[in-house]
Amino acid sequence: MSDDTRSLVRSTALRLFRERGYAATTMRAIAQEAGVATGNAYYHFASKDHLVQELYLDVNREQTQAARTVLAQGGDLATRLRGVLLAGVDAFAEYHAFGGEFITVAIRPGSAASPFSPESSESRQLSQAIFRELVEGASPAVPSVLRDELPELLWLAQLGVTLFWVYDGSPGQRRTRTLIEGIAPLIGRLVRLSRLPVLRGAADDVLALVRAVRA
Amino acid sequence: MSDDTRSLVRSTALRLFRERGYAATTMRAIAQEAGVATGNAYYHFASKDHLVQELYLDVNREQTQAARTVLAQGGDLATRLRGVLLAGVDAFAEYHAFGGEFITVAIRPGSAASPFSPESSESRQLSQAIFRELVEGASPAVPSVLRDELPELLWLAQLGVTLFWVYDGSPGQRRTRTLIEGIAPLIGRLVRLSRLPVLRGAADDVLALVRAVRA
DNA sequence: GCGGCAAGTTGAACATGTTCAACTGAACAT
DNA sequence: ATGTTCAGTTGAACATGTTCAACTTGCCGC
Repeated sequence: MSDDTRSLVRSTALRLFRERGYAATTMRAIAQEAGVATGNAYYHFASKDHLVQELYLDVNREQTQAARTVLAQGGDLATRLRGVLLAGVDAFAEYHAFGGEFITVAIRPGSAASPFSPESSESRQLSQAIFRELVEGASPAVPSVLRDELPELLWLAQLGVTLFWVYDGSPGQRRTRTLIEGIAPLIGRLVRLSRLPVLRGAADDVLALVRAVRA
Repeated sequence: MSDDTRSLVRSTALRLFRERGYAATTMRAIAQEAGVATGNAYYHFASKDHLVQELYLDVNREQTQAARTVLAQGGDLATRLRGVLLAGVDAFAEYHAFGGEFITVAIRPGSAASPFSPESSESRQLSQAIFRELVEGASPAVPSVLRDELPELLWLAQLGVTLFWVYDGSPGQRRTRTLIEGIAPLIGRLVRLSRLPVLRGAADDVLALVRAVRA
């Protein structure tokens, strides 16, 4: 049955990715372990990248679930941001050994696994919704001028943290965790300060820049 | 002669990269155009990545030269940063069509072409020296607390801008230029404000974080 | 049942990065 | 002259992502 084959190929690929990484998992191996012909895998998934994209989707769902738990507890912006970012690092942890391989696939513009690709739209929606919830549910409330743009900026910040994580060779990715512990309160502080007259201009500049660049 | 062969392969590869991009330039094509056997290219360059690394070195030298001209004119931090970043975008411009392919090579940890790789150390030194000069020669002078860490942060910011550039599909990469025009004065402003008591704490946090994360 | 169509499946074929055992020839020692 | 060595060079061989023409299967209309 087609659906069975598809999901069999999918789960086999994900298992092998976990066990051997990206490069060492050949399409032939995936097909063989799944008991189908090589070409059959390509009938269900347009490329190896598309299988990686499936893996991202899995990780993403895991992070989303953990993040919801964190957000349910309330808290201020910094606390919530810290929790969500740590949930992300935790969800990715088991792939860290091959993080570099996977990031290579994700970063290529036009790749199905790129966080900006149409194929990743489900992942992206899921993830951006979390950051919107993060901002909107924060107390004390985020200044209203920032409320529209901040979620997307934080989502981008997470991509940055993930990039850092890929290069983080420290045991248990301690440096990435240090980065998160530092950057979450820092962002919280800057958001709070953005109300002050001295910083009001800078904050407006940031927002204007974001809008100009997006257009 | 060995040196001749090496430089012939090198220049042939760079020309083909410019003309056809990364993926469409096969090692066989490089060897054939250079009039040598495929294996011979591998005798002189350990991998295709190493040839890309040569290309980066070229672009880097070009940017460095343009940046020196900019820096020779003095100016404040924002002006100098703007000039250096624009010089970088200009140097890379002719490769934009294939930027995504090349970034893929550069981003892979362990790749020779990664900006953090030992092989790229010459490029990196060159580039970081520019940012040091940028900061040190700025007038009004950069607050002394920041003077040590800022150059490396700006170098990283340039990597970020380059990453943005790769994804920038606007004609002439206008959006990247908009980003630079906006972010340079913004950074200048924040650096100036970092002296104020309100922001002093945040600035210290940033520096402490940078140091903690590096260790 | 039967014809036929579309979905699903197969495995060989192709292009490409990379490796490697074999060969070449120049420089040098005897 | 002859032998030796070794950097430089060769091209076939290998592994892998991807494609494709052919084959099989399940199903629908009759």
